[in-house]
Amino acid sequence: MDGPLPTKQDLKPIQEPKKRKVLQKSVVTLRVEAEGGGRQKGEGPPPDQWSWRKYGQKPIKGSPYPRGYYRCSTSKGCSAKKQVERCSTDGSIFIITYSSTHNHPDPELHTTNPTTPQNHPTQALLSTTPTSPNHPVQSTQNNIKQEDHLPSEDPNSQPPTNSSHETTTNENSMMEEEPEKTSELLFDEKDGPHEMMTFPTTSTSTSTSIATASTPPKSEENDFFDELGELPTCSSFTSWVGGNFFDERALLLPS
DNA sequence: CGGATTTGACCTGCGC
DNA sequence: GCGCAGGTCAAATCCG
Repeated sequence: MDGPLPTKQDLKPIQEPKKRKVLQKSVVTLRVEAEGGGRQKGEGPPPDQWSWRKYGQKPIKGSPYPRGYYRCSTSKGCSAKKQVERCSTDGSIFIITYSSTHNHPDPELHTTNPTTPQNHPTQALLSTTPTSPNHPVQSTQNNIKQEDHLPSEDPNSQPPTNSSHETTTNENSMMEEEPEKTSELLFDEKDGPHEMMTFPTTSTSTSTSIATASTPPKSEENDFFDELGELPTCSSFTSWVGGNFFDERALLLPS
Protein backbone atom coordinates (compact mmCIF):
# COMPACT_ATOMS: atom_id res chain seq x y z
CA MET A 1 0.00 0.00 0.00
CA ASP A 2 2.04 2.83 1.18
CA GLY A 3 5.65 3.10 1.89
CA PRO A 4 8.12 0.32 1.75
CA LEU A 5 6.67 -3.05 2.17
CA PRO A 6 7.86 -4.57 5.32
CA THR A 7 10.37 -7.25 4.81
CA LYS A 8 9.81 -10.69 6.15
CA GLN A 9 12.08 -9.94 8.98
CA ASP A 10 10.23 -6.78 9.61
CA LEU A 11 7.04 -8.67 9.93
CA LYS A 12 8.72 -11.08 12.13
CA PRO A 13 7.03 -11.03 15.50
CA ILE A 14 9.19 -10.04 18.33
CA GLN A 15 9.88 -13.28 20.04
CA GLU A 16 13.14 -12.53 21.70
CA PRO A 17 16.08 -10.23 21.43
CA LYS A 18 18.30 -12.36 19.36
CA LYS A 19 21.31 -12.29 21.53
CA ARG A 20 24.18 -13.60 19.61
CA LYS A 21 25.93 -14.06 22.85
CA VAL A 22 25.33 -17.62 23.75
CA LEU A 23 22.80 -18.87 26.11
CA GLN A 24 23.31 -22.48 26.57
CA LYS A 25 25.70 -24.18 24.28
CA SER A 26 27.04 -27.62 24.14
CA VAL A 27 29.80 -28.33 21.77
CA VAL A 28 30.08 -31.87 20.64
CA THR A 29 32.81 -33.11 18.45
CA LEU A 30 32.17 -36.17 16.41
CA ARG A 31 34.62 -37.99 14.37
CA VAL A 32 33.20 -40.09 11.64
CA GLU A 33 35.79 -42.26 10.15
CA ALA A 34 33.51 -44.00 7.76
CA GLU A 35 32.94 -41.40 5.15
CA GLY A 36 29.37 -41.65 4.02
CA GLY A 37 29.09 -44.95 5.66
CA GLY A 38 25.83 -45.18 3.84
CA ARG A 39 23.94 -44.14 6.87
CA GLN A 40 23.68 -40.54 5.85
CA LYS A 41 23.11 -39.07 2.52
CA GLY A 42 26.71 -38.77 1.71
CA GLU A 43 27.47 -36.41 4.47
CA GLY A 44 26.20 -34.96 7.63
CA PRO A 45 26.58 -35.84 11.22
CA PRO A 46 25.15 -39.03 12.56
CA PRO A 47 21.53 -38.60 13.53
CA ASP A 48 20.37 -38.69 17.06
CA GLN A 49 17.15 -39.57 18.75
CA TRP A 50 15.83 -36.13 18.04
CA SER A 51 14.45 -35.09 14.76
CA TRP A 52 16.24 -32.13 13.29
CA ARG A 53 15.12 -30.02 10.44
CA LYS A 54 17.64 -28.00 8.56
CA TYR A 55 16.71 -24.38 8.29
CA GLY A 56 19.83 -22.82 7.03
CA GLN A 57 23.36 -23.19 5.91
CA LYS A 58 26.18 -20.75 5.86
CA PRO A 59 29.74 -20.81 4.72
CA ILE A 60 32.03 -20.12 7.62
CA LYS A 61 34.98 -17.92 7.30
CA GLY A 62 38.14 -19.88 7.50
CA SER A 63 36.42 -23.15 6.99
CA PRO A 64 35.98 -24.88 3.65
CA TYR A 65 32.90 -26.52 5.00
CA PRO A 66 29.62 -24.71 5.52
CA ARG A 67 27.78 -24.72 8.76
CA GLY A 68 24.33 -26.18 8.87
CA TYR A 69 21.62 -24.91 11.14
CA TYR A 70 19.12 -27.36 12.47
CA ARG A 71 16.03 -27.05 14.56
CA CYS A 72 14.39 -29.72 16.58
CA SER A 73 11.38 -31.00 14.74
CA THR A 74 10.60 -33.66 17.25
CA SER A 75 8.22 -31.35 18.93
CA LYS A 76 6.52 -28.38 17.42
CA GLY A 77 7.26 -25.96 20.16
CA CYS A 78 10.73 -27.16 20.75
CA SER A 79 13.27 -24.41 20.39
CA ALA A 80 16.27 -26.65 20.55
CA LYS A 81 18.78 -25.92 17.87
CA LYS A 82 22.02 -27.27 16.74
CA GLN A 83 24.74 -26.16 14.41
CA VAL A 84 26.70 -28.68 12.50
CA GLU A 85 29.97 -27.89 10.92
CA ARG A 86 32.94 -29.87 9.84
CA CYS A 87 36.43 -29.28 10.92
CA SER A 88 38.25 -27.11 8.47
CA THR A 89 41.22 -29.38 8.55
CA ASP A 90 39.51 -32.66 9.00
CA GLY A 91 36.28 -33.19 7.16
CA SER A 92 35.66 -36.35 9.06
CA ILE A 93 35.29 -34.40 12.25
CA PHE A 94 31.94 -32.87 12.92
CA ILE A 95 31.52 -30.09 15.38
CA ILE A 96 27.99 -29.94 16.63
CA THR A 97 26.90 -27.08 18.75
CA TYR A 98 23.66 -27.50 20.61
CA SER A 99 21.81 -24.48 21.77
CA SER A 100 18.58 -23.94 23.63
CA THR A 101 16.90 -26.84 25.24
CA HIS A 102 14.30 -29.38 24.33
CA ASN A 103 11.01 -28.68 25.94
CA HIS A 104 9.84 -32.18 25.49
CA PRO A 105 10.92 -35.58 26.72
CA ASP A 106 13.45 -37.59 24.93
CA PRO A 107 11.69 -39.59 22.24
CA GLU A 108 14.02 -42.51 22.53
CA LEU A 109 14.88 -42.38 26.12
CA HIS A 110 11.54 -43.82 26.85
CA THR A 111 11.35 -46.27 24.09
CA THR A 112 14.94 -47.09 23.89
CA ASN A 113 15.73 -49.67 26.38
CA PRO A 114 18.83 -51.50 27.20
CA THR A 115 19.57 -51.73 23.58
CA THR A 116 23.24 -52.19 23.83
CA PRO A 117 24.61 -49.42 21.75
CA GLN A 118 27.70 -51.39 21.19
CA ASN A 119 26.08 -53.09 18.32
CA HIS A 120 25.05 -49.79 16.90
CA PRO A 121 27.75 -47.27 17.12
CA THR A 122 25.57 -44.68 15.59
CA GLN A 123 22.77 -45.31 17.94
CA ALA A 124 25.03 -45.20 20.86
CA LEU A 125 26.17 -41.88 19.75
CA LEU A 126 22.69 -40.61 19.51
CA SER A 127 21.82 -41.49 22.97
CA THR A 128 24.65 -39.53 24.31
CA THR A 129 24.78 -36.54 22.11
CA PRO A 130 21.53 -34.69 22.58
CA THR A 131 21.51 -35.00 26.25
CA SER A 132 23.73 -32.07 26.73
CA PRO A 133 21.36 -29.24 25.94
CA ASN A 134 18.64 -30.14 28.27
CA HIS A 135 19.59 -32.63 30.82
CA PRO A 136 23.02 -33.87 30.36
CA VAL A 137 22.73 -35.64 33.60
CA GLN A 138 20.33 -38.43 33.03
CA SER A 139 21.04 -39.44 29.56
CA THR A 140 24.63 -38.71 29.96
CA GLN A 141 25.07 -40.83 32.93
CA ASN A 142 23.12 -43.59 31.42
CA ASN A 143 25.15 -43.80 28.35
CA ILE A 144 28.25 -42.24 29.51
CA LYS A 145 29.42 -45.22 31.30
CA GLN A 146 32.41 -45.00 29.11
CA GLU A 147 33.04 -41.60 30.37
CA ASP A 148 33.46 -43.15 33.69
CA HIS A 149 36.30 -45.02 32.23
CA LEU A 150 37.62 -41.95 30.73
CA PRO A 151 40.97 -40.88 31.92
CA SER A 152 39.54 -37.73 33.34
CA GLU A 153 38.71 -39.57 36.45
CA ASP A 154 40.96 -42.47 36.29
CA PRO A 155 44.48 -41.37 35.92
CA ASN A 156 45.47 -44.79 36.96
CA SER A 157 43.71 -46.71 34.30
CA GLN A 158 44.68 -44.25 31.69
CA PRO A 159 48.01 -44.21 30.06
CA PRO A 160 49.90 -41.02 30.69
CA THR A 161 50.45 -40.85 27.02
CA ASN A 162 47.99 -38.14 26.35
CA SER A 163 48.39 -34.84 27.99
CA SER A 164 46.16 -34.28 30.90
CA HIS A 165 44.61 -31.18 29.52
CA GLU A 166 42.63 -32.81 26.81
CA THR A 167 41.07 -35.28 29.13
CA THR A 168 40.30 -33.06 32.00
CA THR A 169 37.82 -30.91 30.32
CA ASN A 170 37.12 -28.23 32.75
CA GLU A 171 36.11 -24.87 31.60
CA ASN A 172 33.81 -24.14 34.39
CA SER A 173 36.62 -22.89 36.46
CA MET A 174 37.02 -20.06 34.10
CA MET A 175 33.55 -19.92 32.78
CA GLU A 176 31.59 -19.95 35.90
CA GLU A 177 29.42 -17.28 34.56
CA GLU A 178 29.15 -18.82 31.21
CA PRO A 179 26.19 -21.07 30.92
CA GLU A 180 28.11 -22.85 28.36
CA LYS A 181 28.47 -26.53 28.23
CA THR A 182 31.07 -28.19 26.23
CA SER A 183 30.84 -31.81 25.48
CA GLU A 184 33.24 -33.58 23.30
CA LEU A 185 32.04 -36.70 21.80
CA LEU A 186 34.38 -38.72 19.77
CA PHE A 187 32.52 -40.80 17.40
CA ASP A 188 33.99 -43.72 15.70
CA GLU A 189 31.88 -45.98 13.67
CA LYS A 190 34.38 -48.67 14.08
CA ASP A 191 34.97 -48.49 17.73
CA GLY A 192 31.91 -46.74 18.89
CA PRO A 193 31.29 -43.45 20.51
CA HIS A 194 33.92 -41.97 22.66
CA GLU A 195 32.93 -39.04 24.58
CA MET A 196 34.14 -36.53 26.98
CA MET A 197 31.67 -34.14 28.39
CA THR A 198 32.30 -31.07 30.34
CA PHE A 199 29.73 -29.04 32.05
CA PRO A 200 30.46 -25.84 33.79
CA THR A 201 28.89 -25.71 37.13
CA THR A 202 25.86 -23.67 36.42
CA SER A 203 22.56 -25.30 36.81
CA THR A 204 23.55 -28.78 35.98
CA SER A 205 25.64 -29.17 39.01
CA THR A 206 24.59 -32.74 39.27
CA SER A 207 25.88 -33.72 35.95
CA THR A 208 28.80 -31.51 36.29
CA SER A 209 30.04 -33.58 39.08
CA ILE A 210 30.51 -36.33 36.64
CA ALA A 211 33.33 -34.70 34.91
CA THR A 212 34.40 -32.18 37.40
CA ALA A 213 34.03 -34.11 40.54
CA SER A 214 37.50 -35.42 40.64
CA THR A 215 39.05 -33.03 38.26
CA PRO A 216 40.17 -29.88 39.91
CA PRO A 217 40.65 -27.01 37.56
CA LYS A 218 44.16 -26.37 36.53
CA SER A 219 45.55 -23.28 35.05
CA GLU A 220 46.83 -25.21 32.12
CA GLU A 221 43.50 -26.70 31.44
CA ASN A 222 41.91 -23.40 31.78
CA ASP A 223 44.11 -21.99 29.21
CA PHE A 224 43.53 -24.91 27.06
CA PHE A 225 39.83 -24.67 27.36
CA ASP A 226 39.93 -21.06 27.03
CA GLU A 227 40.69 -21.65 23.45
CA LEU A 228 38.37 -24.51 23.26
CA GLY A 229 35.54 -22.64 24.72
CA GLU A 230 35.87 -20.09 22.07
CA LEU A 231 36.18 -22.54 19.30
CA PRO A 232 36.87 -19.77 16.88
CA THR A 233 37.30 -22.05 13.97
CA CYS A 234 38.21 -25.35 15.30
CA SER A 235 41.34 -25.02 13.28
CA SER A 236 43.39 -24.78 16.36
CA PHE A 237 41.22 -27.31 17.94
CA THR A 238 41.63 -29.61 15.07
CA SER A 239 45.28 -29.11 15.06
CA TRP A 240 45.68 -31.28 18.02
CA VAL A 241 42.45 -33.04 17.58
CA GLY A 242 43.26 -34.48 14.26
CA GLY A 243 46.83 -34.80 15.23
CA ASN A 244 46.89 -36.58 18.48
CA PHE A 245 43.78 -36.02 20.35
CA PHE A 246 41.46 -38.26 18.47
CA ASP A 247 44.12 -40.63 17.62
CA GLU A 248 45.14 -41.15 21.14
CA ARG A 249 41.67 -40.96 22.34
CA ALA A 250 40.75 -43.87 20.20
CA LEU A 251 43.61 -45.79 21.60
CA LEU A 252 42.55 -45.04 25.07
CA LEU A 253 39.10 -46.24 24.48
CA PRO A 254 38.20 -49.26 26.43
CA SER A 255 35.99 -50.27 23.57
C1' DC B 1 0.30 -34.33 -1.04
C1' DG B 2 3.21 -33.51 2.75
C1' DG B 3 7.48 -32.87 4.68
C1' DA B 4 12.23 -31.89 4.36
C1' DT B 5 15.97 -29.66 2.15
C1' DT B 6 18.19 -25.96 -0.39
C1' DT B 7 19.32 -21.25 -1.49
C1' DG B 8 19.17 -16.31 -1.21
C1' DA B 9 18.32 -12.23 1.22
C1' DC B 10 18.04 -9.54 5.42
C1' DC B 11 19.05 -8.34 10.12
C1' DT B 12 21.72 -8.18 14.30
C1' DG B 13 25.82 -8.30 16.91
C1' DC B 14 30.71 -7.62 17.44
C1' DG B 15 35.16 -5.90 16.34
C1' DC B 16 38.05 -2.38 14.56
C1' DG C 1 30.54 4.77 12.78
C1' DC C 2 31.54 1.24 9.40
C1' DG C 3 32.38 -3.26 7.95
C1' DC C 4 32.36 -8.20 8.51
C1' DA C 5 30.53 -12.39 9.88
C1' DG C 6 27.09 -15.08 11.79
C1' DG C 7 22.34 -16.43 12.31
C1' DT C 8 17.48 -16.76 10.87
C1' DC C 9 13.50 -16.59 7.82
C1' DA C 10 10.96 -17.40 3.82
C1' DA C 11 10.10 -19.17 -0.85
C1' DA C 12 11.12 -22.67 -4.09
C1' DT C 13 12.31 -27.26 -5.16
C1' DC C 14 12.88 -32.18 -4.46
C1' DC C 15 11.92 -36.63 -2.45
C1' DG C 16 9.12 -40.03 -0.16
